[in-house]
Amino acid sequence: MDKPTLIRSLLSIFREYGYEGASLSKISERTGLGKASLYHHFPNGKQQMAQDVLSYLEQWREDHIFIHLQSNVSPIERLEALTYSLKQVYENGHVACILAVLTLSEAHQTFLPQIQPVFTRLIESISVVLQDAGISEEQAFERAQDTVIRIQGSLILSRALQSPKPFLQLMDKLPKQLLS
Amino acid sequence: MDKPTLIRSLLSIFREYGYEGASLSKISERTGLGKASLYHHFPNGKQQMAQDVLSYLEQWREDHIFIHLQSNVSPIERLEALTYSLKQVYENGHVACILAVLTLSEAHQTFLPQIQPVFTRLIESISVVLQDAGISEEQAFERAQDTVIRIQGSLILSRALQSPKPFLQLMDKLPKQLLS
DNA sequence: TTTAATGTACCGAACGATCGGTACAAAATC
DNA sequence: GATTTTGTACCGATCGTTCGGTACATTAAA
Repeated sequence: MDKPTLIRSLLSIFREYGYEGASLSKISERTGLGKASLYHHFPNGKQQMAQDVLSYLEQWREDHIFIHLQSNVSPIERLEALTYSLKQVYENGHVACILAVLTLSEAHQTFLPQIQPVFTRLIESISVVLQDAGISEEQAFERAQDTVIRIQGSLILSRALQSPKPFLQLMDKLPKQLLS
Repeated sequence: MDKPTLIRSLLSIFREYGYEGASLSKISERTGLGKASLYHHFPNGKQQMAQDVLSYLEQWREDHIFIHLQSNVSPIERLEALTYSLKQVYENGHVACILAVLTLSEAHQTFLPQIQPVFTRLIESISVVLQDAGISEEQAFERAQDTVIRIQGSLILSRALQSPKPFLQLMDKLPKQLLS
């Protein structure tokens, strides 16, 4: 199994079971790799698995989110590209966000240095799009932060209600609502 | 130690470490009770501890949230009572929500029957307040759901940024914003 | 061209530590 | 004296981790 596929498996496992809930036995079973093999790919163990997943997603966001948010097309198109990519990564609201999962885990302090910049950068980047649409800097930041908040919250609610509707409804109305 | 105090301790522990992360040793240490004592109070072990915490919070919401949401005062006053109580439970944004924690845990299926109604009832209850303020049923439901989403999301973001600001800012603007 | 050396990917078995949970007698409370 | 609560000691299972070693393809030396 090649590294990206392996890491996507780990992402899926951590999202489903949480960090502490994803035992090495379960990871071994689900990836098809023996525990010892896992330690070949991730010498620092479980912690590195999560960190490498975060690094992988960092690149993914660069290629699928920020590249569109910072493009030259109209603000509404940039925001629609955002919701399109979010629907993709969160599998239409059927899976949890790994950032939330790790943030609420016992070891969250370990991952905060990698997680914190994700949120601040995303807020900043959305804020720029809104300012390009003529919204004041203050208003833009507030709406951008509110957007990140609602993405996270809708994923929690979708998970709790066992229905992707809250997330999907949010994705539908977000772009227009943000520019109104 | 009396039961309510004990359960509030458990609540605090689960919120800090997550469900799987809250080991019995840690619980024993933090509560000052030996394992035998814990199993005297909670014969079904850790799972019952979490479930009893949820039951305790059910009563708490009845006494501190729904009683105000369903009172006779004006809608704005009811919503301000809501944010006041939310700031109380979530300690001004410094702690996670146990519902989110359990929802993202490995054992979330176990707790969904207790968690799901919490969200639906809260959404319904807020929706009624908004309808009392003259907002259409459809609009009211959407805003109520959005409110629950934003509460959850702001707690995640506050935790991730290690700052209660996102939560506190939301609590400040929520009542007026909901009625506008 | 053959042979030896190296690197990569993987695995079964086992490590010490900790997990959630239990048995039971002592102690505290009523 | 009866009941509730607790401390001590312990259980089997599982935790994350590490060990010793195999298979195989690539590279270097003979």
